[in-house]
Amino acid sequence: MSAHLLENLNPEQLAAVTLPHESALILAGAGSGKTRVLTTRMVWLIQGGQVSPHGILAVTFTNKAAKEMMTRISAMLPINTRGMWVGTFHGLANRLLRTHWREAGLPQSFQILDSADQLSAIKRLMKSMNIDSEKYEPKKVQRFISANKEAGLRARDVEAFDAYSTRLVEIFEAYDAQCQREGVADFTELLLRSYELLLRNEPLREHYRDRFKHILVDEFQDTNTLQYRWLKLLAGPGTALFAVGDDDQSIYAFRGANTANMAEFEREFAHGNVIKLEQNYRSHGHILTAANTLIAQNAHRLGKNLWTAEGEGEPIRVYAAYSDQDEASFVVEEVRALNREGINLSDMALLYRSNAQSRVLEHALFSASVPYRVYGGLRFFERLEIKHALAYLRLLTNPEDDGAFIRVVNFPARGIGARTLELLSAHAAQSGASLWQAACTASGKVAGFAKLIEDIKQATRELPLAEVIDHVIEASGLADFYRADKDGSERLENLNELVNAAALFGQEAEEATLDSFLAHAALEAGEHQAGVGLDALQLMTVHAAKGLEFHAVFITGLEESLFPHEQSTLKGTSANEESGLEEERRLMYVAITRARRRLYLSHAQSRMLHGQVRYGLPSRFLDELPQQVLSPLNRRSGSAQPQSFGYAAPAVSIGVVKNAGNDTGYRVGQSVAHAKFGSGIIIDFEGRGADARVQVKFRDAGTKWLALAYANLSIV
DNA sequence: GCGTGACATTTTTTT
DNA sequence: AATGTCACGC
Repeated sequence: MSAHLLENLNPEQLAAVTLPHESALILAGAGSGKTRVLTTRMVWLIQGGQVSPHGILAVTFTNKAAKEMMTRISAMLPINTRGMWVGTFHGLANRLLRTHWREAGLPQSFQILDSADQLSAIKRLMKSMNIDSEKYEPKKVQRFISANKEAGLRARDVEAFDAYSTRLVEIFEAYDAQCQREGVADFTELLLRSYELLLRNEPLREHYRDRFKHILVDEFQDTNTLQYRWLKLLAGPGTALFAVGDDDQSIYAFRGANTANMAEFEREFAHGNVIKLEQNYRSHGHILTAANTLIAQNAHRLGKNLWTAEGEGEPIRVYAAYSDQDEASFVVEEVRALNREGINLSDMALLYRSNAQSRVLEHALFSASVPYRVYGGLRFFERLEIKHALAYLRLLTNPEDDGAFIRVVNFPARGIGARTLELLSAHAAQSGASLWQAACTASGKVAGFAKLIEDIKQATRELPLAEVIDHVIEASGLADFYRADKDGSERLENLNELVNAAALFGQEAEEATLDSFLAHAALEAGEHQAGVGLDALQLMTVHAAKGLEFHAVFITGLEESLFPHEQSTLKGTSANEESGLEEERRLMYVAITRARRRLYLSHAQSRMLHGQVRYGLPSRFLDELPQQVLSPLNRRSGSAQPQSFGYAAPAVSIGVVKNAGNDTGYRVGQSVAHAKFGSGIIIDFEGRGADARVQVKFRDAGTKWLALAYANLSIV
C-alpha cells in the first residue's frame, strides 16, 4: 500500500479511515475533511485487499457529490472503478430496478417522472376522478403522496381520520395505479419500489447483502425515513455501514430529512463507535467562534465544537443598510474592493435565504458591470422545449406513457384540442387502453399523429442515440416551430444542446440506449450551464451553498421574517415552531461556515417584497452571535447619510415617507423601544397631535397599535 | 382550438 | 414585481 495515502491525516481522520470492519458514525463538522475521509477510506479498504471495488456501495445525495467522490478515487487508485456502486440514492435505486425490472413488476422501459411530471400526472388523474382542485390542491396532494412514500407508506398503510383524508388516500391509491398502468415511476417510487423488491425477494436481498461488505453514506443527516430503511435492508450481518454526517448541517427537514436517523443509527449500528472530526481546516478563528456560539443555542444536538489551528483572523463585518438597494450597493463596493486586492470573484459568494432576493443584488451587480453567476433556477432538462423533446422520446420507448402523450399530442399545434382529447381519453378508459392505443384506432387528426410517431419509430430504428434525437426534433415539427417563432432561437440552441448532450452520453456511458439516456436526463438535471470557467461572483441561496467554501462570503437579508423565514416558524404546533427555528439556525450555521477568511453580514431596514415596501427588524441571529467578534460597519465617511445602526430615515428610493405629525418626531420605518414590549419598528401611523397612534411591529411581542401620548416610546 | 387578459400566489431543493 | 394559471371570447 502506498504510504502517502495516510499522510497528513490528523489522528481522528486516521482513526476513521482505518476503522476495522465495523459500522461507525463519523460526526464530521463543517470543513473537517469529510469527503477526504470518505474517499481515503474506500481507497484504503481496496488497496489493503479487504474488499474488492465490487463489494463497495457508496451513497451520496447529489450527483455532484457522487462525481466528486469518483474523481478523487480515480486519482488515488489506478484501477477500473466501473464495478463500484457509487451514486445517489435515486441513481442506485434506478440501477437496481433496471436490472431486476421483472421482479419489481415494472416494464423494461419504465420512465422516470420528475416533480413537474408528477404534478401534471396528479392533475390529470384528479380531472379524471372529477375531484375539485380547489378543495384538493394538486400541490398539496403531491406533498401528501411524497411524504407518505418517503415514510415508506403505501396508500393502504395510511390511516384516514376524516372525509378529507379518506379522499386523499383514495387519490394516492389511484395515482399509484395510474403510474403502474403507464409504466412510470416518480423519484420516491424508485426508492420505495427497490426497497419493497429487496424486502420481498429474499434471494435477491441475500445476494446484495452478501456482495456489499462496506456501505458508505455521505451527508447522513439528510436521509429520510425510507432511505434509512433502504440502507438497513441492504446491510447484512457481514456489512459495515460507515455513515458520515453533521447534524448541525441538517437543513432539509422540510422535505422529509430525519435528523433522528443519526441518533438511531448510533444506537442500532454504531454502538458507540463514533468518531468526531472537530478540527476545521477552512475558516479563521473569529468565523468559527461565531458559528459555534450560534449553533450552541440549538437544544437538539449531538454535540460537537469546531476548532482551528489558524489564528483569529479578521472580525466579522456587519452592515446595517437603509434599504435592500443600499445593501446591494454596499455589497458591490466591497466586492470590487476585494477584487482589486486580488481576490478572484469566483472565490466570493453572495448568499441569501430565498431566491427572490437575488433580483435587487443582480441589478446592482449588472449596473456596476461586475460579472456574476446565479446558481439554481431553471435547469437544462427542465426547460420546456427539452421536456417536449424528451416526451417524444419517451413515447417512442414506452407508448403507455399517457403523460408524455398528452404533452406532445398537440405540440406543435396539430388542431387536436381539449374536446378531442376528452373523447379520446373516454374511449381509452372504456376499453382500459392507453391513450396511445386509443389513438392508433382513431381517425382524422389523431390518426395523423399516431402515424407521425409510427414513422419516427421506423426511421430511427437503426440510428445511434444522438441521431435519433436529432431526427425526432426535426420530424416532430419542434424545430420548425421554434424557427418560426421570433423568440425561439434560444430554444433552438437548447434543442441542439440536447443532441450534443446525447452524443456525449453516447461516448461516456456504458450502454447508450434511449432508456438509459432518458433516465440520465431525469436523474441528473445537472449543471449544464455554460460560462463555468469565467471569473464571476457566485450568487446562490444558503441551501445551494452547502458543501462549498469561499474566501469571502456575504450573507444578506438578515432580517426577522426573512432569515429566519417567517414560514418556517409560523405554522403548526409549538414543537414545529421550535424545530423550524432550529433548522433556520442550522441554515445560518451553514452559511457562516462557508467563509474561509472574510465574512460580511448585512440587513436592511426596508425591503421591497411582493411589490410592497416592508420594514424589517435585524435578525435575532445577529444578536445570538458573540458581539466581540463583530465589527459594525458604517457608511463610508464623507457620506451625507446618517451613520448609526437603526436610527435613520429610510432611503429616498423606497417611496413616500409618512410622518406621524410634524411634531412627534416619529415616522414609519423608525426603530423604537417600548418598556414592556421591547424593540420594534414603526410600520404605520394614524391621527395627529395628541391623538396620534402608531403601529409598531415588535421583535418578540407581535404587532400592536399604540397611542403615542401614553406609550412612551423611545427612539433607538 | 387558440390567444388574451384577469387573477392569484409567492421558502428553502434534490432526485 | 413577476410569474404562472385559468376562464373567456373570438
